[in-house]
Amino acid sequence: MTALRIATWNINSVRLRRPLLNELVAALAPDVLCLQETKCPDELFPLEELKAAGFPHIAHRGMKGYNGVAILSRIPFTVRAEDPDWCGKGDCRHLGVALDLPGGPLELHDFYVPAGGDVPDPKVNPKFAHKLDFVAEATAWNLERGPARRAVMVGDLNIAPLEHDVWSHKQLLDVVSHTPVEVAALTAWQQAGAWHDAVRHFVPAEQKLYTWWSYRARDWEASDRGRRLDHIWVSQDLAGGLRRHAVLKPARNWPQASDHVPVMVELDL
DNA sequence: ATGGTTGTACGACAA
Repeated sequence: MTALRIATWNINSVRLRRPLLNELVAALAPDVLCLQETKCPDELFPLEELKAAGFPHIAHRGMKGYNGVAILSRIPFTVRAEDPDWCGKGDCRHLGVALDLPGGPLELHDFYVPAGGDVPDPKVNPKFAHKLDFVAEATAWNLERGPARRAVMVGDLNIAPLEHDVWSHKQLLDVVSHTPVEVAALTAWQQAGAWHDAVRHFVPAEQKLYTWWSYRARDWEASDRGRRLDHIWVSQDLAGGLRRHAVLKPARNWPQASDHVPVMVELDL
């Protein structure tokens, strides 16, 4: 039996917040850490520094200024070259790998879904159209591949699907990230791959749970107007191995914090 | 409150 800890974090600049990774490792001790919004071109990625932080195996896919994903791992892996270039944009929003584990390869996907802009109408807002197209493509991809097996997918999906994934369901129905069309799209994606929500596995749907708090609040903790945008899904065959989870809320108070906090699950394989 | 804050890269744009 192998215990595997997988964490995901929208780091919002890997170069600015690299020192905070030591705090994350101390708190969660992940075997694999998936990052989003690295905001770092590949040639400037701090590869050696992150290896020294305890992750000898690293893949990164970045660009100047925006987006960017990376997978940091204590376990060897191979990058999946066969995965799609979503919406044909080459915009560094996904990295898929096969982890080299004793029981056979485990497929792991790290996603950064488009935020979608401010106006929740695809006819007038191209960013929102891109978001819906991206999720639809991923859904079709999962459908054609059939139910996921021995697989995990994580990331900043930029959608809070459940009523208690946001601070006010009613007030956010028209706000990008919680609109009915986005929730339907994300639910269809989850069903297309027969994915199991590994965090709601531990936290009842009636309980508020957030992973992101806006920078724009005067006091994020007092107002507590959060959303659960960061997710970990596992294939059904792995769901029985879920042992624990963490949403590292204290990370929102770290010096120069990201607006997202790390999320982790531990699996027995 | 049609505001507010942050990061990239040095002004506008994305979130």
